[in-house]
Amino acid sequence: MAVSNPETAVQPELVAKGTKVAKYDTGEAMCPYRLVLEHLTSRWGVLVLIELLERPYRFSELRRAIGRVSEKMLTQTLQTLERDGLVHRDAKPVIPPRVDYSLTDLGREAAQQVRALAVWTEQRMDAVQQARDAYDAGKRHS
Amino acid sequence: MAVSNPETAVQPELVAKGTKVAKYDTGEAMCPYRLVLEHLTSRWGVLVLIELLERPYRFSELRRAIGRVSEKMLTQTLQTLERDGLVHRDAKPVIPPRVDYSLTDLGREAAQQVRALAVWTEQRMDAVQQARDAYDAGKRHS
DNA sequence: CAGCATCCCCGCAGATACTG
DNA sequence: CAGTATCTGCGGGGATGCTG
Repeated sequence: MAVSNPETAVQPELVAKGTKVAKYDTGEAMCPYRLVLEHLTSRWGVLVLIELLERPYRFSELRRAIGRVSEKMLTQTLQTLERDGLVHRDAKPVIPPRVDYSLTDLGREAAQQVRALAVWTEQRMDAVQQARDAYDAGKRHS
Repeated sequence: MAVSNPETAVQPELVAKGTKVAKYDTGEAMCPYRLVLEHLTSRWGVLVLIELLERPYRFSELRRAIGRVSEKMLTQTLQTLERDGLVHRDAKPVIPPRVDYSLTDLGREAAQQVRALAVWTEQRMDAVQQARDAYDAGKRHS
Protein backbone atom coordinates (compact mmCIF):
# COMPACT_ATOMS: atom_id res chain seq x y z
CA MET A 1 0.00 0.00 0.00
CA ALA A 2 1.09 3.56 -0.60
CA VAL A 3 0.40 4.91 2.82
CA SER A 4 1.03 3.20 6.10
CA ASN A 5 -1.87 1.29 7.48
CA PRO A 6 -1.11 0.42 11.06
CA GLU A 7 -3.40 -2.28 12.23
CA THR A 8 -1.82 -2.32 15.62
CA ALA A 9 -4.02 -1.01 18.35
CA VAL A 10 -3.10 2.30 19.86
CA GLN A 11 -4.12 3.72 23.19
CA PRO A 12 -7.22 5.90 23.28
CA GLU A 13 -6.59 9.50 22.43
CA LEU A 14 -5.83 11.76 25.31
CA VAL A 15 -8.28 14.58 25.71
CA ALA A 16 -8.34 17.67 27.80
CA LYS A 17 -9.71 16.81 31.18
CA GLY A 18 -13.24 17.72 31.87
CA THR A 19 -14.27 17.61 28.25
CA LYS A 20 -16.25 14.89 26.63
CA VAL A 21 -15.09 15.59 23.14
CA ALA A 22 -13.50 12.20 22.85
CA LYS A 23 -16.91 10.59 23.04
CA TYR A 24 -17.53 11.79 19.55
CA ASP A 25 -14.45 10.35 18.03
CA THR A 26 -15.36 7.31 16.04
CA GLY A 27 -12.70 5.02 17.39
CA GLU A 28 -11.42 4.81 20.88
CA ALA A 29 -8.47 2.69 19.92
CA MET A 30 -7.14 3.86 16.59
CA CYS A 31 -3.88 5.15 15.24
CA PRO A 32 -3.71 8.95 15.22
CA TYR A 33 -3.29 9.02 11.51
CA ARG A 34 -6.60 7.36 10.82
CA LEU A 35 -8.23 9.53 13.40
CA VAL A 36 -7.15 12.75 11.73
CA LEU A 37 -8.17 11.35 8.38
CA GLU A 38 -11.61 10.71 9.79
CA HIS A 39 -11.84 14.24 11.05
CA LEU A 40 -11.04 15.51 7.58
CA THR A 41 -13.44 13.17 5.89
CA SER A 42 -16.17 13.42 8.48
CA ARG A 43 -19.59 14.38 7.27
CA TRP A 44 -19.41 18.02 8.32
CA GLY A 45 -15.64 18.33 8.39
CA VAL A 46 -15.49 18.03 4.62
CA LEU A 47 -18.05 20.74 4.10
CA VAL A 48 -16.60 23.09 6.68
CA LEU A 49 -13.13 22.89 5.18
CA ILE A 50 -14.38 23.52 1.68
CA GLU A 51 -16.45 26.46 2.80
CA LEU A 52 -13.64 28.05 4.77
CA LEU A 53 -11.34 27.74 1.80
CA GLU A 54 -13.28 30.57 0.21
CA ARG A 55 -13.11 33.00 3.08
CA PRO A 56 -13.48 33.29 6.86
CA TYR A 57 -16.95 32.79 8.24
CA ARG A 58 -18.80 33.64 11.38
CA PHE A 59 -20.49 30.82 13.19
CA SER A 60 -24.07 31.27 12.07
CA GLU A 61 -22.97 32.41 8.68
CA LEU A 62 -21.16 29.11 8.27
CA ARG A 63 -24.18 27.28 9.55
CA ARG A 64 -26.39 28.87 6.94
CA ALA A 65 -23.83 28.32 4.19
CA ILE A 66 -23.59 24.60 4.84
CA GLY A 67 -27.23 24.11 5.56
CA ARG A 68 -28.87 21.29 7.49
CA VAL A 69 -26.15 21.06 10.06
CA SER A 70 -27.23 21.30 13.66
CA GLU A 71 -25.65 23.84 15.92
CA LYS A 72 -24.19 21.09 18.04
CA MET A 73 -22.55 19.21 15.22
CA LEU A 74 -21.07 22.36 13.77
CA THR A 75 -19.61 23.30 17.13
CA GLN A 76 -18.18 19.84 17.60
CA THR A 77 -16.71 19.75 14.13
CA LEU A 78 -15.11 23.15 14.51
CA GLN A 79 -13.62 22.23 17.86
CA THR A 80 -12.17 19.04 16.50
CA LEU A 81 -10.65 20.81 13.52
CA GLU A 82 -9.35 23.58 15.75
CA ARG A 83 -7.67 21.09 18.03
CA ASP A 84 -6.03 19.45 15.04
CA GLY A 85 -4.63 22.82 14.09
CA LEU A 86 -6.62 23.14 10.89
CA VAL A 87 -9.04 25.87 11.87
CA HIS A 88 -8.37 29.13 13.64
CA ARG A 89 -10.96 30.47 16.02
CA ASP A 90 -11.05 34.20 16.63
CA ALA A 91 -13.43 35.14 19.41
CA LYS A 92 -13.87 38.87 19.74
CA PRO A 93 -14.80 40.11 23.20
CA VAL A 94 -17.70 42.23 22.12
CA ILE A 95 -21.38 42.28 22.78
CA PRO A 96 -23.04 40.63 21.09
CA PRO A 97 -20.31 37.96 20.72
CA ARG A 98 -18.62 37.59 17.39
CA VAL A 99 -16.50 34.61 16.48
CA ASP A 100 -14.72 34.24 13.18
CA TYR A 101 -13.44 30.97 11.85
CA SER A 102 -10.71 30.66 9.28
CA LEU A 103 -8.24 28.10 8.02
CA THR A 104 -4.70 27.91 9.31
CA ASP A 105 -1.91 27.32 6.80
CA LEU A 106 -2.09 23.66 7.71
CA GLY A 107 -5.83 23.66 7.29
CA ARG A 108 -5.58 25.32 3.91
CA GLU A 109 -3.39 22.50 2.67
CA ALA A 110 -5.82 19.92 3.95
CA ALA A 111 -8.82 21.75 2.59
CA GLN A 112 -7.32 21.88 -0.86
CA GLN A 113 -6.99 18.11 -0.89
CA VAL A 114 -10.53 17.75 0.31
CA ARG A 115 -11.83 20.19 -2.23
CA ALA A 116 -10.05 18.38 -5.03
CA LEU A 117 -11.95 15.27 -4.04
CA ALA A 118 -15.23 17.15 -3.87
CA VAL A 119 -14.65 18.76 -7.24
CA TRP A 120 -13.88 15.40 -8.79
CA THR A 121 -17.06 13.97 -7.34
CA GLU A 122 -19.14 16.77 -8.69
CA GLN A 123 -17.61 16.53 -12.15
CA ARG A 124 -18.06 12.78 -12.34
CA MET A 125 -21.53 12.62 -10.92
CA ASP A 126 -23.03 11.81 -14.28
CA ALA A 127 -20.74 8.82 -14.73
CA VAL A 128 -21.59 7.62 -11.26
CA GLN A 129 -25.28 8.00 -11.94
CA GLN A 130 -24.96 5.98 -15.12
CA ALA A 131 -23.13 3.26 -13.26
CA ARG A 132 -25.87 3.16 -10.68
CA ASP A 133 -28.59 2.87 -13.25
CA ALA A 134 -26.74 0.03 -14.90
CA TYR A 135 -26.18 -1.68 -11.57
CA ASP A 136 -29.80 -1.40 -10.56
CA ALA A 137 -30.97 -2.55 -13.97
CA GLY A 138 -28.78 -5.61 -13.67
CA LYS A 139 -30.18 -6.44 -10.26
CA ARG A 140 -33.76 -6.00 -11.32
CA HIS A 141 -33.98 -8.88 -13.76
CA SER A 142 -32.01 -11.20 -11.53
CA MET B 1 -18.04 28.31 -2.54
CA ALA B 2 -16.00 26.43 -5.06
CA VAL B 3 -18.28 23.47 -5.41
CA SER B 4 -22.03 23.49 -5.46
CA ASN B 5 -23.66 22.93 -2.16
CA PRO B 6 -27.33 22.25 -2.73
CA GLU B 7 -29.19 22.62 0.51
CA THR B 8 -32.44 21.75 -1.11
CA ALA B 9 -33.83 18.45 -0.05
CA VAL B 10 -33.78 15.67 -2.57
CA GLN B 11 -35.83 12.53 -2.64
CA PRO B 12 -34.39 9.45 -0.98
CA GLU B 13 -32.11 7.47 -3.18
CA LEU B 14 -33.66 4.69 -5.14
CA VAL B 15 -32.28 1.29 -4.34
CA ALA B 16 -32.61 -2.10 -5.91
CA LYS B 17 -35.77 -3.68 -4.61
CA GLY B 18 -35.40 -6.22 -1.92
CA THR B 19 -32.17 -4.84 -0.63
CA LYS B 20 -31.75 -2.81 2.49
CA VAL B 21 -28.57 -1.17 1.40
CA ALA B 22 -30.16 2.24 1.58
CA LYS B 23 -30.57 1.85 5.32
CA TYR B 24 -26.85 2.29 5.62
CA ASP B 25 -26.65 5.50 3.70
CA THR B 26 -26.10 8.28 6.14
CA GLY B 27 -28.73 10.56 4.77
CA GLU B 28 -32.13 9.65 3.50
CA ALA B 29 -32.80 13.02 1.99
CA MET B 30 -29.60 14.34 0.50
CA CYS B 31 -28.37 15.51 -2.86
CA PRO B 32 -26.65 12.71 -4.82
CA TYR B 33 -23.40 14.63 -4.92
CA ARG B 34 -23.02 14.69 -1.17
CA LEU B 35 -24.04 11.07 -0.99
CA VAL B 36 -21.28 9.94 -3.31
CA LEU B 37 -18.82 12.11 -1.46
CA GLU B 38 -19.80 10.36 1.74
CA HIS B 39 -19.28 6.99 0.13
CA LEU B 40 -15.78 8.03 -0.87
CA THR B 41 -14.98 9.53 2.51
CA SER B 42 -16.68 6.86 4.55
CA ARG B 43 -14.63 5.17 7.19
CA TRP B 44 -13.95 2.01 5.21
CA GLY B 45 -14.45 3.44 1.75
CA VAL B 46 -11.32 5.51 2.09
CA LEU B 47 -9.21 2.55 3.10
CA VAL B 48 -10.66 0.21 0.49
CA LEU B 49 -9.98 2.66 -2.33
CA ILE B 50 -6.42 3.26 -1.22
CA GLU B 51 -5.74 -0.43 -0.89
CA LEU B 52 -7.20 -1.29 -4.28
CA LEU B 53 -5.11 1.40 -5.87
CA GLU B 54 -2.12 -0.87 -5.39
CA ARG B 55 -3.56 -4.00 -6.94
CA PRO B 56 -6.70 -6.17 -7.09
CA TYR B 57 -7.60 -8.01 -3.93
CA ARG B 58 -9.68 -10.99 -2.96
CA PHE B 59 -12.28 -10.48 -0.28
CA SER B 60 -10.52 -11.92 2.74
CA GLU B 61 -7.23 -10.68 1.50
CA LEU B 62 -8.62 -7.17 1.51
CA ARG B 63 -10.09 -7.75 4.92
CA ARG B 64 -6.73 -8.73 6.32
CA ALA B 65 -4.96 -5.86 4.56
CA ILE B 66 -7.24 -3.24 6.05
CA GLY B 67 -7.51 -4.87 9.43
CA ARG B 68 -10.21 -4.35 12.03
CA VAL B 69 -13.00 -4.17 9.53
CA SER B 70 -15.92 -6.48 10.10
CA GLU B 71 -17.03 -8.75 7.32
CA LYS B 72 -20.36 -6.99 7.18
CA MET B 73 -18.94 -3.52 6.81
CA LEU B 74 -16.50 -4.58 4.15
CA THR B 75 -19.27 -6.24 2.16
CA GLN B 76 -21.45 -3.17 2.48
CA THR B 77 -18.67 -0.82 1.53
CA LEU B 78 -17.73 -2.85 -1.51
CA GLN B 79 -21.34 -3.06 -2.66
CA THR B 80 -21.81 0.66 -2.33
CA LEU B 81 -18.63 1.40 -4.24
CA GLU B 82 -19.55 -1.15 -6.87
CA ARG B 83 -22.94 0.43 -7.36
CA ASP B 84 -21.32 3.82 -7.76
CA GLY B 85 -19.16 2.35 -10.52
CA LEU B 86 -15.91 2.71 -8.64
CA VAL B 87 -15.16 -0.91 -7.89
CA HIS B 88 -15.34 -3.90 -10.19
CA ARG B 89 -16.46 -7.21 -8.74
CA ASP B 90 -15.27 -10.35 -10.48
CA ALA B 91 -16.91 -13.47 -9.05
CA LYS B 92 -15.43 -16.64 -10.45
CA PRO B 93 -17.76 -19.64 -10.54
CA VAL B 94 -15.39 -22.04 -8.90
CA ILE B 95 -15.37 -24.08 -5.74
CA PRO B 96 -14.38 -22.75 -3.33
CA PRO B 97 -15.69 -19.36 -4.47
CA ARG B 98 -13.22 -16.74 -5.49
CA VAL B 99 -14.10 -13.07 -5.84
CA ASP B 100 -11.67 -10.43 -6.96
CA TYR B 101 -12.16 -6.76 -6.43
CA SER B 102 -10.46 -4.06 -8.45
CA LEU B 103 -10.88 -0.42 -9.31
CA THR B 104 -12.65 0.73 -12.43
CA ASP B 105 -11.18 3.63 -14.37
CA LEU B 106 -13.60 5.89 -12.58
CA GLY B 107 -12.63 4.36 -9.26
CA ARG B 108 -8.98 4.85 -9.96
CA GLU B 109 -9.52 8.56 -10.44
CA ALA B 110 -11.42 8.79 -7.20
CA ALA B 111 -8.90 6.68 -5.32
CA GLN B 112 -6.07 8.93 -6.40
CA GLN B 113 -7.82 11.92 -4.89
CA VAL B 114 -8.47 10.01 -1.73
CA ARG B 115 -4.92 8.79 -1.51
CA ALA B 116 -3.58 12.29 -1.98
CA LEU B 117 -5.56 13.29 1.07
CA ALA B 118 -4.31 10.32 3.04
CA VAL B 119 -0.72 10.95 2.07
CA TRP B 120 -1.03 14.56 3.11
CA THR B 121 -2.45 13.53 6.45
CA GLU B 122 0.34 11.11 7.09
CA GLN B 123 3.02 13.62 6.15
CA ARG B 124 1.54 16.33 8.33
CA MET B 125 0.78 14.21 11.35
CA ASP B 126 3.58 15.73 13.35
CA ALA B 127 2.28 19.23 12.79
CA VAL B 128 -1.20 18.10 13.80
CA GLN B 129 0.15 16.48 16.93
CA GLN B 130 1.96 19.65 17.87
CA ALA B 131 -1.19 21.67 17.39
CA ARG B 132 -3.07 19.26 19.61
CA ASP B 133 -0.54 19.47 22.38
CA ALA B 134 -0.66 23.24 22.23
CA TYR B 135 -4.46 23.21 22.25
CA ASP B 136 -4.65 20.85 25.19
CA ALA B 137 -2.02 22.80 27.08
CA GLY B 138 -4.02 25.95 26.57
CA LYS B 139 -7.17 24.35 27.87
CA ARG B 140 -5.51 22.84 30.91
CA HIS B 141 -4.72 26.08 32.72
CA SER B 142 -8.01 27.70 31.89
C1' DC C 1 -14.41 -18.84 0.74
C1' DA C 2 -17.63 -15.28 0.21
C1' DG C 3 -21.35 -13.82 1.54
C1' DC C 4 -26.50 -13.13 3.72
C1' DA C 5 -29.74 -13.00 7.83
C1' DT C 6 -30.63 -11.85 12.42
C1' DC C 7 -30.06 -9.96 16.87
C1' DC C 8 -28.72 -6.31 19.73
C1' DC C 9 -26.05 -2.64 21.91
C1' DC C 10 -23.74 1.69 22.13
C1' DG C 11 -22.91 6.19 20.80
C1' DC C 12 -23.86 9.75 17.15
C1' DA C 13 -26.69 13.20 16.34
C1' DG C 14 -31.05 15.87 16.84
C1' DA C 15 -34.10 18.54 20.01
C1' DT C 16 -34.63 21.42 23.73
C1' DA C 17 -33.48 24.52 27.41
C1' DC C 18 -30.31 27.58 29.46
C1' DT C 19 -25.97 31.03 29.86
C1' DG C 20 -22.36 34.81 29.07
C1' DC D 1 -24.86 35.71 18.94
C1' DA D 2 -22.31 31.80 20.13
C1' DG D 3 -22.14 28.71 22.47
C1' DT D 4 -22.93 24.84 26.74
C1' DA D 5 -25.73 21.03 29.18
C1' DT D 6 -28.85 17.33 29.23
C1' DC D 7 -32.06 13.93 27.43
C1' DT D 8 -33.50 10.66 24.06
C1' DG D 9 -34.00 7.78 19.74
C1' DC D 10 -32.57 5.13 16.30
C1' DG D 11 -29.51 3.34 13.23
C1' DG D 12 -24.56 2.09 12.38
C1' DG D 13 -22.01 -1.55 13.03
C1' DG D 14 -20.22 -5.70 15.73
C1' DA D 15 -21.20 -10.69 16.79
C1' DT D 16 -23.05 -14.84 15.68
C1' DG D 17 -25.03 -18.47 12.84
C1' DC D 18 -26.21 -20.34 8.35
C1' DT D 19 -25.87 -21.07 2.97
C1' DG D 20 -24.06 -21.96 -1.86
